[in-house]
Amino acid sequence: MTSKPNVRQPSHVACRDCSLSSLCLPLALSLQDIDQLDRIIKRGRPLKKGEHLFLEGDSFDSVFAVRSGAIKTYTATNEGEEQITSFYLPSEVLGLSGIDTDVYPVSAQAMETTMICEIPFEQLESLSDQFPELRRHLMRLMSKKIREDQQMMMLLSKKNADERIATFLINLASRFRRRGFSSQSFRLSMSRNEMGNYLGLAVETVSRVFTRFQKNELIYAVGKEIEIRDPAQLCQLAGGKTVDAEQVISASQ
Amino acid sequence: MTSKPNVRQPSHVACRDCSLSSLCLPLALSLQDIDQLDRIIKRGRPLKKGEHLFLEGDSFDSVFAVRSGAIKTYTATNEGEEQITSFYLPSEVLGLSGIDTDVYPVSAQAMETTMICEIPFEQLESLSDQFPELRRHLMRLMSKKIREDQQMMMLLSKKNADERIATFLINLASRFRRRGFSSQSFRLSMSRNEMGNYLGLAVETVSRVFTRFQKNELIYAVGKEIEIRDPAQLCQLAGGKTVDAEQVISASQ
DNA sequence: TGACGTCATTGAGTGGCCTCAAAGTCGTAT
DNA sequence: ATACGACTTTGAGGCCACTCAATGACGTCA
Repeated sequence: MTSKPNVRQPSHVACRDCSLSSLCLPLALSLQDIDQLDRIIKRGRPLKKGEHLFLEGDSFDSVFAVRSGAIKTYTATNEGEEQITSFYLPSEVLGLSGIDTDVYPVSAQAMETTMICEIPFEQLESLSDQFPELRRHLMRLMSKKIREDQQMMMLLSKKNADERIATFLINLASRFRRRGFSSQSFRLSMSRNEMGNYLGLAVETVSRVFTRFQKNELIYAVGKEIEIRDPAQLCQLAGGKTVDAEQVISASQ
Repeated sequence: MTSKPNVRQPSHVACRDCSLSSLCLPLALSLQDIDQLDRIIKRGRPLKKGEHLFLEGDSFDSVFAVRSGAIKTYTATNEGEEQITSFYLPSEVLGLSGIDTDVYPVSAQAMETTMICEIPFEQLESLSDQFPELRRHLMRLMSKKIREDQQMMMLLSKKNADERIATFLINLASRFRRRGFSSQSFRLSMSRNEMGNYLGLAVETVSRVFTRFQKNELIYAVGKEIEIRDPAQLCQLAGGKTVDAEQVISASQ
């Protein structure tokens, strides 16, 4: 229960020195080309919890990579409540859904102290004129996002509360693991409320499922600290089919 | 009730002569450049109802544009039932979500007799090396798909049965309208079952909502023929915020 | 250290949608 | 025309997750 995925990092780290470069945009570039990407990246001061990176309707200028911390994106429902559409962890890229409308279709807010690399889109486009591999990578990123959203649609239309939460936890575990952190125990950066909002469940339901999972020794949870006790069964609940599952199970053996 | 959006068309029409070119991929190209796109497009025989364009897991080679008819994409749930992920109408492009895995993540099946333009992706990529505008258009297409999927997630996690169906009908109406057909009355290419599957509802619920809508004179429905009687109220039910709504309302005045 | 606000948990009761079942309608092929 | 299967509609009953309400735990700041 002591993993600290979100340790502070020095405020300005060049891509070539960034521990996330193999997961982030630079992975599409050779070592010498990375510096060109590096030159267009803006690295601002850290965002405090609750601060916005951009608001729904802001003009689309940049895409962003999370360096540390966590970001949620959300949009307003018709009744004015927020509907969370995604969570972004370090190395993950957000903002690409604004490309075709010239405004961001969602708001992006820091869930904890968060460091961000901003990549002005116009310059990113020029750069991808030079580097076909970068442009392919961008397309792959978007394609991946589409697949993930469709998995989410499946979750929302077919899975019950237990399955939703299991799927969510396995997915998080897999993403932590990919970045070299423990997939067994980690810290949730979102509240139960945010989790429920994202998963289409009431807070109370999330809480009840957590309690039940704990009773059945699937997980051990204290506040936002989570330990996955029985990854295999959790994966089975989640629906097995997801790629995440195998990785998380195999990591536990 | 006599609109026929899906009239037969001659089997081989060049992009420059295709009535859909202003909505489809060619919109990104100048008149003289269209022919280059045209040259790489494969136009096969029409697909009969039920025939597959590709299967989940098939190697990703091409993207496809619907010329007439309608396609659904679906994936298998863990229990082996089908989960429909999208419907595609003429001029709409499918297959782009396969880019980053090299296999299609869903199956694509004709819901009625359907004509398709196949665009081999490798050649499309070379072409987009030449034409930045084409490549931007592809990115915009994917970006749009992401936004649409997120609207769908919102529908699935926040809307009740009435709102889901209203949203669905308004969205269809808007898509028909965009292609120059009536947004007031059209023919559904999917069954109640498929609609329910897509919207996360049981068939019986879909049927009951249709009956209720008809009783309240929001729509008039006989089998798959739909007439929208009260677009304004339907839009309000759908949630107003969607861009579709305004267009459909204004079309009715 | 205490008080406050926020977040999480637990319980009771309700309702919307699902499931199961049966009858009705449509389309198609013989 | 008739018969068959597939699709749609309608009804009855049940369950899962929601809402409402209250208590409990946590973290933060004076």
